[in-house]
Amino acid sequence: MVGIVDVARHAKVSASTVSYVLSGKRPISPETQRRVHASIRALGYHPHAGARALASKRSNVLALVVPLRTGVHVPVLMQFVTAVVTRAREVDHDVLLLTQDEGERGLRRVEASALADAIIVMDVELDDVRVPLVRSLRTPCVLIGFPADAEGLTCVDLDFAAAGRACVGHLADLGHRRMGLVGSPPAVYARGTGFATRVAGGVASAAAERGVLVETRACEPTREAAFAAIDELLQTMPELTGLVVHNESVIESVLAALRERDRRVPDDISVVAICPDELAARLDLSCVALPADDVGRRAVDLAMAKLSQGVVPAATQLAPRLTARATSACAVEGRLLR
Amino acid sequence: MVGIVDVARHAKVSASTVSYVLSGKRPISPETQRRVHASIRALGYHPHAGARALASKRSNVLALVVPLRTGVHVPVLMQFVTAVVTRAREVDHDVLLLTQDEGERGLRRVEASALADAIIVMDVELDDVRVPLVRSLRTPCVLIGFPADAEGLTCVDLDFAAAGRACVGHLADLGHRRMGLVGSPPAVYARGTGFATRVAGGVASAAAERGVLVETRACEPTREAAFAAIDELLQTMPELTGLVVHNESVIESVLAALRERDRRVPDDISVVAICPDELAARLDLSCVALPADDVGRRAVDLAMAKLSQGVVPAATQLAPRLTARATSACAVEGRLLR
DNA sequence: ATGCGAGGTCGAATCGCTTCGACCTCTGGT
DNA sequence: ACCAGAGGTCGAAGCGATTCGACCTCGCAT
Repeated sequence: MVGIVDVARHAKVSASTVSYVLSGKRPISPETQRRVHASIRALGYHPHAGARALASKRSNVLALVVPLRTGVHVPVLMQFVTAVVTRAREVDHDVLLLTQDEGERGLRRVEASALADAIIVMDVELDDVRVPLVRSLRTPCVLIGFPADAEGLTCVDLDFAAAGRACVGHLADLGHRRMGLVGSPPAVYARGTGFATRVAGGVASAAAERGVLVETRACEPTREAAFAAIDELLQTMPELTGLVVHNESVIESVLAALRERDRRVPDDISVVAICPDELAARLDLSCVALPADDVGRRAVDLAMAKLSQGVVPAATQLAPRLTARATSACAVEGRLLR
Repeated sequence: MVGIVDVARHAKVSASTVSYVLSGKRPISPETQRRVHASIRALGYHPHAGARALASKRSNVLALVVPLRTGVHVPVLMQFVTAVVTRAREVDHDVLLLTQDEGERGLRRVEASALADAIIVMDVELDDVRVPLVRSLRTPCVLIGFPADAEGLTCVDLDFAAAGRACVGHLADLGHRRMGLVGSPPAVYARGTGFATRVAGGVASAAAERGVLVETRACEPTREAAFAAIDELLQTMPELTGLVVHNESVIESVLAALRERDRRVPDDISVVAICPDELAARLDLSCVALPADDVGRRAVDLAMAKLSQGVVPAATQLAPRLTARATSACAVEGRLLR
């Protein structure tokens, strides 16, 4: 194993000088820096993670708590994870994976063992049991998602209420007056997951403001459920011309259902989704993008900021960006009445 | 921070005794053990990960290299990850996430910095660039998947060739003589991913043995591609009565396509898939299960074994288990000719 | 010429744990 | 009665980095 003293010897300096070159915490002459870096490369030196953690009280590791339960759309989840890992590496940190089911014990363990410098918790629920614990930890935490009471916490997420409002606003601007919302699986609402209820709330408030009617249907992530939801919506609201879909898994099924029920998109019915932009782009779908990359990266940056400066903005709500594509168009009177 | 000396003081023993209680590397009287454990619980002690790693040369961390590229079915991937994390925790280890794109540098870094005790590499390709590097590492590695030359490596995976054979065998046993294979996306074959080509190989060899004809179609993970593949198969082989599907993403589309083309399952065409069992069970589909849980757990166990004993079986090929469900049935002459 | 501060480097202490060797106390065999 | 060895515990020496204080050398202001 090649250690810092080997590098020091090779570069003809002391070990502490090598350390200072690496950390930049004291001025070192350019010439010395050059030699040290050359030796580091020559020997392929990497500091021993444990030793470094012990001496510096920093592990350069971020813990990421990922949810592994029903109703979370796995590809989206993976996008978050990827974004976090990628960004973490950019700032010289590694990512430790914790699963939900280790729950509070996991958080305690990470804190007590100094395994990680900071913790990122994904998929926070409105009334999350971990929130009190998170508040009490000395380890900096960042939550992806907003609990009901975010007091004293650092949270980041898409502004889902605004996203819901944006969808309704977009459709209303196009002249639509009767809309449907195909939402998340019932289990997700039941669990009190913030983003689902917030979208519904945003949709409802925008609907009230704009004087449009919206019918909502929760929807399991299956083709059958999507068809059923569409059929119900068309039945209870025959004059429906706008559709908001907030459920990644069933978007294609929804479009298929409309096709099979002889509703052309966007001629008869306009569709706007809240989903990852890649998915929407592939289907040429109007959407509010779910900026997983952005959120993940922000979460890491917030964590790093908490580590260095201590205080950071408590709430980061990313403004929704609506991209109009081929699935939304003006409501036309003749069609409304057909 | 509560350290080992605090526990020692509290339990009225020396620090080394506490350490030995925890590691079990020396006999300690039951009474002392009891007191020490009581103190540990009372103080909420967890050993400092860095200090432990430094002193013991074991970080109790497993590095997991996950692929993040096109064509990997994300839910399946997540199953592996979950299985690995779960099992790792059971044996008192944590999991560090490395992404593919850090590539060889990531592996080198982990080795040099002693971040992890062992490395698990997922989604190994037939001609994987990382294989030579893996061979040269002193850190124990376990590969999920088999490269073309597995000499000197520890690999674990489903026996995909046998899985392919099992599918064909099952259909042949039922009297089918003309079959189609709906395979992975072309990119996956092009990349030389082992499991895809091995299934194809297994299918081909079994077909030869059993004297049946098989047509193969690669298939992108979209509904359209699935429909196209089915149409092509039905066209080039009109008397086709059996179908093997090795592509999680399009299974439902394949079934939908058969339905739309007026082929009843299993009356007209029998379908067997290679996919996670939960998916198959939901669709009441005959399948060879993709035992992600089992593979992940084995990978961890192999890694641990390499850490303690040093030598372990090089190749672990899990025998395929075929579960017959509602989608496969006897070929009936009348139907063959209809 | 002198003193002082900034820049640059080094040595030694320290972080919290594991582990090695030593020591003490029994117990059982001779 | 004595010794060997097993069982049980302790003290001290690392593990490989970081960091603090000290020291030396300049150049510059006085």
